[in-house]
Amino acid sequence: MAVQRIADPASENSRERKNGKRSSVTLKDVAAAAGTSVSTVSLVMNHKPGARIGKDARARVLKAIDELGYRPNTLAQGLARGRSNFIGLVADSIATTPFAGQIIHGAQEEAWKRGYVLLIANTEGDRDLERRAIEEFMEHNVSGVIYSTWYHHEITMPPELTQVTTVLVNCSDPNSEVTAVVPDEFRGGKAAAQMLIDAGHRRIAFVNSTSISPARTGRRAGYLAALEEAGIPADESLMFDTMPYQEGGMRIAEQVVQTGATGVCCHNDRVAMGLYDALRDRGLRIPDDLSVVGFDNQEVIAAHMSPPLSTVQLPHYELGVVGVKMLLEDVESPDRAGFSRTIRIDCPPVMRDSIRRL
Amino acid sequence: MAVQRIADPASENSRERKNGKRSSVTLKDVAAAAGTSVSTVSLVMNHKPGARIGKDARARVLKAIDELGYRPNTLAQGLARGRSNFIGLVADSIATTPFAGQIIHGAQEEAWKRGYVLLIANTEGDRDLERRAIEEFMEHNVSGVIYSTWYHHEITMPPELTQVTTVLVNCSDPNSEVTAVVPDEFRGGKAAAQMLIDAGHRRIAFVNSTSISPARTGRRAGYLAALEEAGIPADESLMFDTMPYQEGGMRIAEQVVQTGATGVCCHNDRVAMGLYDALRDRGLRIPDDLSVVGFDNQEVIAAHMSPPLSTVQLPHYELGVVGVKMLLEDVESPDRAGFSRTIRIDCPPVMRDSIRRL
DNA sequence: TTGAAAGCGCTAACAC
DNA sequence: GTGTTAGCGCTTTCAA
Repeated sequence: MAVQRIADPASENSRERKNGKRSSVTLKDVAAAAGTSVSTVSLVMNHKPGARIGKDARARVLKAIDELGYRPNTLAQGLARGRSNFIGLVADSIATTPFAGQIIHGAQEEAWKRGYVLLIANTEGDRDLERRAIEEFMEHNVSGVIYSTWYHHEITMPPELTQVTTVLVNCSDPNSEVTAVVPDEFRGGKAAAQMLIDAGHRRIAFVNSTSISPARTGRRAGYLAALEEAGIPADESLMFDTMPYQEGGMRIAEQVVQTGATGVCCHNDRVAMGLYDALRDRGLRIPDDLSVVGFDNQEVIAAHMSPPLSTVQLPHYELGVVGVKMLLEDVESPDRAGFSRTIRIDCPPVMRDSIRRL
Repeated sequence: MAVQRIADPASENSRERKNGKRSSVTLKDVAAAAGTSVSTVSLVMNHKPGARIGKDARARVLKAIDELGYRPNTLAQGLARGRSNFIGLVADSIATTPFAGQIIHGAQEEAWKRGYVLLIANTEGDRDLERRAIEEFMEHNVSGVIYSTWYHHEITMPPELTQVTTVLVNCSDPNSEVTAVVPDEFRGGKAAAQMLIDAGHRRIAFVNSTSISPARTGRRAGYLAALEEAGIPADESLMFDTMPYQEGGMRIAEQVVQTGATGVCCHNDRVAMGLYDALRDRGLRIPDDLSVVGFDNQEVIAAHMSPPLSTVQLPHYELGVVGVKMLLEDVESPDRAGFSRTIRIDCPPVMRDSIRRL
């Protein structure tokens, strides 16, 4: 009889709809099934430390949760608790370089580990998009936001960020008090030169970038410091500037060779690549004729050059990790708020085969 | 007098606390300020089509919203509406390659454009992490999830995904009915060979990968198809397999040269890089002695090789865009649900200087 | 055209 | 120990 198709509304689980997926079981359902109140269920769900729950009640609740396949609704939790477990990450470029990906990766893992989830926004540096992203984040009640850039430089923070706990990653704002996490360019530059010095080199060229940046200044200072510590006098004629790409490396090669240097530190791996090519074209061998050190440890490239390139690693992953660590520190202990600081993350040397022992 | 410090609780905006940030203005506040009810405010906020609001009331509301700097609380909206504007993206590797970043980028932009925000999770292929990520997503009431891999291959979908609308990106599951978005390897391979053919080459080698994958099979088939269309007989002696890295390219170089081919299609840009190096070492010139075509259009590399490499682009960005497009299509028109399909995204050729016109 | 009120699923007093 | 209940901020009937 057709009438049978008219199901009893009470017996039909009214939650089974919603896009045909995700039939949501609620706290109330669990409570009913376990024969307890919702608060009891809530209590056992949240492992409240002080909360004493009867061994028996807890067991029933757990059983019900399991049987019903209950999953808490974080939106409701957030609403009730007045806070969410979101962290927003705005990146100025997640695709044009492999770097940003590492930052995101690190941030995501650390956030996850701490029970937070990462919301991401890509702005391509567009100020307006940035503003909208931040607003969107705030609408989502993020606990804080990470503002990151793909290359280390100074920025001026979007004004919207003052309304929310923020940490800067791979950039810093000289006019602001936020905490920033950046690579330690100085120690990185020093490590680069040190690899060559340790291998016995004394005449070490330095091919820097033409564009002004903390990387340019910091690495150069590090290089000079390493020389000084080794008692090697600095020699301006060994220091060059070039475009920080393969082309730059190719163009500067001749001059570097002319100096008679036995080793060279490059501003980055790409410059080193250009140098490799130029040297090859001249029939020169690496590391026999010239030892080369890069910077960045750019994945996919450095390890697979011929010979594999010794370089210094830019700690993007770490940057992301430490970024959320600092952020959560600020978020979870509000007393720290406003306490500014700049964290410098070490850039470890990566020894491969482009350095010849003298 | 000290007593003055005891502020009148009523006059002190009780929302000003919350971590010292983000003083949230609520709908109710706006309603009060505008002298209307919350429902009226809600109505104007949502530009409800049918809802007729007095010109006057609307103006007052808008004014209040503006003055108070009101922003809706999406958690509350989500709760009330029974759905969120989240899309979850699980990636098996966001950092180890530049590729995943592009997918995320595309997905993020498209999601954003449609009013959704992207939640991301990185799993490094760990099945357990994957499960937890998906559960976390579901707890956050995501509207759907994108499951993506960094290289195109066949997978078996995590079972948890059956509970939520899903689309696969850069992978496909032969045993499942979900919609998948993948690169069109066949047309890509064809485009690669076509570049050489168009430049007048007839003896074209093909250096494929040793590892089985849709890329390997598809590109080869495309290469053969292009030859056939051009009336060039396939020649097994021109086809090689090698490791899909720089090393592979270096090792195979000699054999390729021996064939007397005037052009060669490489499985990917990295193989092409290896070939470049090996050729340089032999004193051979590209493209004069050999024309080379890569695959992937790997950023940072291809355009800056010397000479810049002609290649075929892997459409990761597009993959991400189309992925969320398809997802939202499924989500927003539930009638489509269960309708399986595989979308192949074109891989456009990118002409640069590694091909010599004959 | 507008307002009142009943939830959405959960948390956190507070009472028993 | 466990249950009751009042919200969290918003949407959405349903009346007025």
